[in-house]
Formats: sequence, structure tokens, C-alpha cells
Amino acid sequence: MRSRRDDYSESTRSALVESAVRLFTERGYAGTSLDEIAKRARVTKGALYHHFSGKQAVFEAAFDEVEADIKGRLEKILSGSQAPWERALAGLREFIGSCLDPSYQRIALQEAPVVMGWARWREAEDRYSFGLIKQALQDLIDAGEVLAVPVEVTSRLLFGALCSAATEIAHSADQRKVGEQIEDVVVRLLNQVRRQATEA
Amino acid sequence: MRSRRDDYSESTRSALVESAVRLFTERGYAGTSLDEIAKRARVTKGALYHHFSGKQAVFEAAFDEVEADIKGRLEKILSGSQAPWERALAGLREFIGSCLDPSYQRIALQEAPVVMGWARWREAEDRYSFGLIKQALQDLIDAGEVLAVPVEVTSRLLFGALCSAATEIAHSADQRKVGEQIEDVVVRLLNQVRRQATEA
DNA sequence: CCGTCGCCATACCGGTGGTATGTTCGTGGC
DNA sequence: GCCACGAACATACCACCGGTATGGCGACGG
Repeated sequence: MRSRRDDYSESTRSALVESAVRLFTERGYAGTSLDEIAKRARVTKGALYHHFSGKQAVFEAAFDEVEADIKGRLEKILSGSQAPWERALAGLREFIGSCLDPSYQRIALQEAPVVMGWARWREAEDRYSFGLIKQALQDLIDAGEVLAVPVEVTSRLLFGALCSAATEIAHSADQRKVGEQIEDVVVRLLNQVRRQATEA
Repeated sequence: MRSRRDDYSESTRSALVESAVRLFTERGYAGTSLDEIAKRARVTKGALYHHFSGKQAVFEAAFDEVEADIKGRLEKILSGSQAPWERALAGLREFIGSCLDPSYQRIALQEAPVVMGWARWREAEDRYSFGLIKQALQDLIDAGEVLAVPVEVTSRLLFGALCSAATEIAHSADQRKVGEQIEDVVVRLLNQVRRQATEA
């Protein structure tokens, strides 16, 4: 039986996470104090330390929050019923679009490797957006759509390229134009490794 | 006339920078205190604040130190007398190799965007390694070696891919193997956008 | 030989992450 | 219905660190 107190507890916890996501996005990890996070959630540091072991834990909760959101949207597309190649393209577009979210940009891509440490970040990314990209590439290869390439390193290259590209888009004055340019270049490159079975 | 004091002053300054590079590489920006940096340079925080305006300035000095080193090696190769395509390949190899330097990894690629802020980092990178990569790509296009692609975004994609790839190499158990895989994939992709003028 | 100023050390302050302790109130047993 | 218990917080406090203000010492120009 779920008690009334459990509701309250989860409510304040989620309020803390939400507050953390906002502040970390705006001012970064080092630039936001725990008092601020607690204050925005209308509690004190005591409550924060009851729910989390420390500042790092709060950050990781915010990280999970942001990543889970992206992952959900990506999974929906990648499990669709279109042809593998079109699914991948749609996923690519969705990922680039998601990268424009300032929270994902700063928390998941910029600060997470520094705050969590690279090893832990990589491990987490395997379960989130990077894992999905790798899976999508593997599917393409399995379906015979692209040449056999080392999946691990190739998806790593692709992920790195897309992340920095997305950051570029996000900060550019004309997001639409830069976004189309990037998508164009990426698709052009991908088409090069695509098996030409559909032709001839 | 360069006085004796100027020598001393520059000596302690460079000692501080060297100390900062070491500590920032080992423990990261947030994990190292100014007292530690000063102590390793056998001075006190007072000396540090005489030479630098604050912690950020110390970091930027360390950043410049690391970047200038890489830039020097890259420039030597890219201004060589080989054919454009071979020059670019040699530069690519050199850059991947340079990325394995833990200081460059952590200070210039990981922490700098967070510590300096993305905009300032990007601005600085334009004058260092990224600028050289962009120039190299532009040269290839000018020489008619590769198809005309949007230089800015393409080099951004390439830079991002290489950086994350290099991080992957640096942390892998078998650096040689992963390094060759990555180089292979990148060259394969580059060959795809290469103009086939040499054939036929 | 002396005043000056660059170079650096010492002392101190405010803020922040973390801990220890106190307080409230919902919950389950009787 | 009541009470003891513990979860869910609040409060008070400490250690450390970035930054500032001040003091001293020795080299350099006059």
C-alpha cells in the first residue's frame, strides 16, 4: 500500500530534480549552489541531503531525467514500422532536434563527462542516447543496408560528430540553415557507406 | 634591457603554469585548489594572484600552453612539401596522436568548454587545433581534392568526431588496435568525398 | 645611497559542500 | 483512540577554498 508520505516524498524529490535541471542548465554545475536548488524547490538543504548523497548525486539524477526524456522519443521512432534506412534517417533528425534542448546540451553533453568523470559518463551513455545510436547502426548493418564497419568506433565517431554539430546549431544565429547544412553533410557521408544494392 | 627580475618573474610564472597543467590534468579544474598549484611551484597564493587575475586565468594559461604545443607540431606537418592529400593524412594521424596526450584530452577538450564557457572556448579553438583542421580542409577543397562541402560545419563535424574518437582511444586497453580502426574508418569516409580525378 | 616599485608572503573574509543534531508528523501496532 | 517509532525534513555548525587587503623585502633607477 502506497502511503501518503510516499507521495509527499516523491513529490519533493522530483521538485528537487526539476529545480536542479533548470539551474544546472542556466548556470552550470559549479555555478549553482545546493541552497539555490533547495530554495527553488521550496525546501532546505536538509531535505536535499535526505534524498541525495551529495551534489554529484543530484547532478546524476538531473542527468538521468534529461537522458530518459530523449531516449523515450528516440525509441519510439527507432521501433517504428518504416524501412530500416528511413527509420535511421528519422532517428537522426530527431536526435539532432533533441540536441537543441539546452538542458541536454549542457547537462548531458558538456558537463556530465567532467562532473561524473569520463568513464562513468560513457557507461551511462551506453544505456541512453549513444546506446540507441549504436543499436541503430548495428541494425543497418544487419539489414545489409550499410557496409560492415566496426560498430563501436564508428558509432562513437558519429556520436561525437553529431554532438558537436548540435552544439554548433544551438549557438548559431540561423539554426534552421546550419541544421540543414549539417543534416545534408551527414546524409551525404552516410550515403557513401550505404550499400548500393538498391541500384543497378 | 631585460633585467634580472624579469627572468625571475617569468620563471615563477612558467612554473605556475606548468604546475597548473599537471594538476588540472590529474584532478581536473574543480578538484585542484590554488594553494596546491602554488605549492607545487614553491610559491604561495600571493604570487599566483600577482601573475594571474584568478583561477580562470590560470586555467586559460594552462590551456594556451597545451594548445600551442599541439599547434606547433601540426603546423610543421601541414606546411610540409608533400602533396595536399598526403599532407592532410599525415596531419590527421598527428592530430589523433596528439589527442592521446592526457593534458590535451582533459584540459583542452573536456574541461575547457565548461570552465571557459562554450563561446570563449570555440573562439580560442579557432586559433588553435580546430582552426588548423578547418584550414586543412579548405586547402583540400581549393586544391580540388575533395568535393565542395560547407567548410565550417564539415570541419566542425570532423573535429567533434576526432575528439571523441581520440578520447575513446586514450581510454581503451589496446590503444594501437582502436587507433587503427578509427583511422581506417575516417580515411574510408574521407576517400568517399575525395574527388576521383586521380582515377580513370 | 635612497626612494620607489615590482614581486611575493601573510592574514583575513564570504560562500559553499558536507555533517551532526534537532523537530515534526504521518503511520502502524495495540 | 493513543502512543511510540521512524521517515521526512529543518537548523546549526564546520572545513575548505577562491578572492582581497595588507605588509615586507629586495632589485633597480636616479
